Amino acid sequence: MNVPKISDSTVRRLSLYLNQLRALSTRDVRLVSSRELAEGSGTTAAQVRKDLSNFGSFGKRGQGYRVDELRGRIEGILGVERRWRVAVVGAGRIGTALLGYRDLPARGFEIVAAFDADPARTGREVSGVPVYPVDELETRLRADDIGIVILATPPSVAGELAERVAAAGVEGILSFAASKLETDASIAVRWMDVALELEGLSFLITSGDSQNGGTA
Amino acid sequence: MNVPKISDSTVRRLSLYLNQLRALSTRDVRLVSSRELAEGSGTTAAQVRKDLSNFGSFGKRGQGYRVDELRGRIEGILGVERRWRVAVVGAGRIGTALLGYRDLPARGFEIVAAFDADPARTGREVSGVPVYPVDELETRLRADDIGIVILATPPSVAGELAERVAAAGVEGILSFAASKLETDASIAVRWMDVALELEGLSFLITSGDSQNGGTA
DNA sequence: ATGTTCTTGTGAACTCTTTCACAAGCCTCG
DNA sequence: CGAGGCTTGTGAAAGAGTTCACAAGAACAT
Repeated sequence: MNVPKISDSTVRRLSLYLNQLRALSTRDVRLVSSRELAEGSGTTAAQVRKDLSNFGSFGKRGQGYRVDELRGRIEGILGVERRWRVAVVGAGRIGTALLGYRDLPARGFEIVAAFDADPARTGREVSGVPVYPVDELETRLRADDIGIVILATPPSVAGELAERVAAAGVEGILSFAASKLETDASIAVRWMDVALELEGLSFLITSGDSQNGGTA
Repeated sequence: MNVPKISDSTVRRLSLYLNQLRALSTRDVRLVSSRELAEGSGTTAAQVRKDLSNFGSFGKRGQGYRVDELRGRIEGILGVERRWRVAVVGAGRIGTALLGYRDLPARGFEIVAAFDADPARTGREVSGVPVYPVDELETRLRADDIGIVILATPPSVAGELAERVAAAGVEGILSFAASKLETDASIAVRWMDVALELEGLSFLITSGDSQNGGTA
């Protein structure tokens, strides 16, 4: 990689730009300016240009960016020009909710397998996705060539499963368990935690709204 | 507010500290050092102390922090010493998954109502939470004294509902719709987007892992 | 051709966040 | 009581991220 070193915030904004570019694309819009992208993502035009300039010069001065080209570039940067094969570990409420989540395939993530420890839940399909017993975790992850795992298990078992998943050659984990995972540094990990976000809202509200109106 | 101006990252870390303090509390641990809190949250001891110093001096030199006291202080800072009354708008897969999510009441957020536009889903209880028709949104939000709404609807209707919710006097929105919401500046808003997090993972993986191992 | 208008790409300035490093304070033990 | 071992709280330094401001191009009209 010869790119400078990209911050998390930049990556998040790239996702937002990509969303907009896809929407513009279906509306057959050809060109878009940094200012327009900025308005749709809650940031500034300068920020958009700075973000993109980390990876090259994709625009035309005086014109803006060609929607289809920029979409392709950002897809390449984010690594979503390929389709990712994803598995969900834990077929409880959150797990099964994800299995039917339309947005994921539309954005390049195909859920192809689910796992659960409870025999009552395994051996059938949910939203067209087979649910396997967790004993088969390693074999199926490899057989199905899973790149990313979404962990939606109780916190108590999340740690152990994360290790097994990492050892099975999976490249990334998205965890819904608030608990810290002790994983190999070789695997990328991110967290999503509803309660943590609610606490953040609670803080904003409680600290008198003088703090600021929200998150971009 | 006489506090300096608190960054989003600080607030997120406070939530992580709070989680640990609660765990320590149930294990009857009395004292904890900034170093221990840091290890459990993937940050540094200096960062923990800096975060806390925004709000006062809660520790004892040479000893560390009294677990119960610090827990109370952070609960106060985040505004979760009170219990929040929360409603879920959209009783689809994600919405109903949240209704049964044990972690929320345990962390101070009580889901007391849900809404849906589909009559097939309304008029019954899911996980003990009544599901109302969306026509009753404003009346019930006020009657039930809802402070925070979780939006779990299709993106197409999220914007309109956000406005209605804001107009009904709700103080915060947590949105699962990726689309930008045009709301009154008076209401606090945060987003959660699974696909966006997956794109972030995809970027980390694709950019050769040289980028960094994950997110703290 | 030349002028006008528009928008990008980018160094430089600025602001925000994190890390460093150490004095001040607390507790224990001899 | 004084020394020694720890840990906090915090200015100052370093490091990141964002905003500013403007030269360099591109298209188009005259």
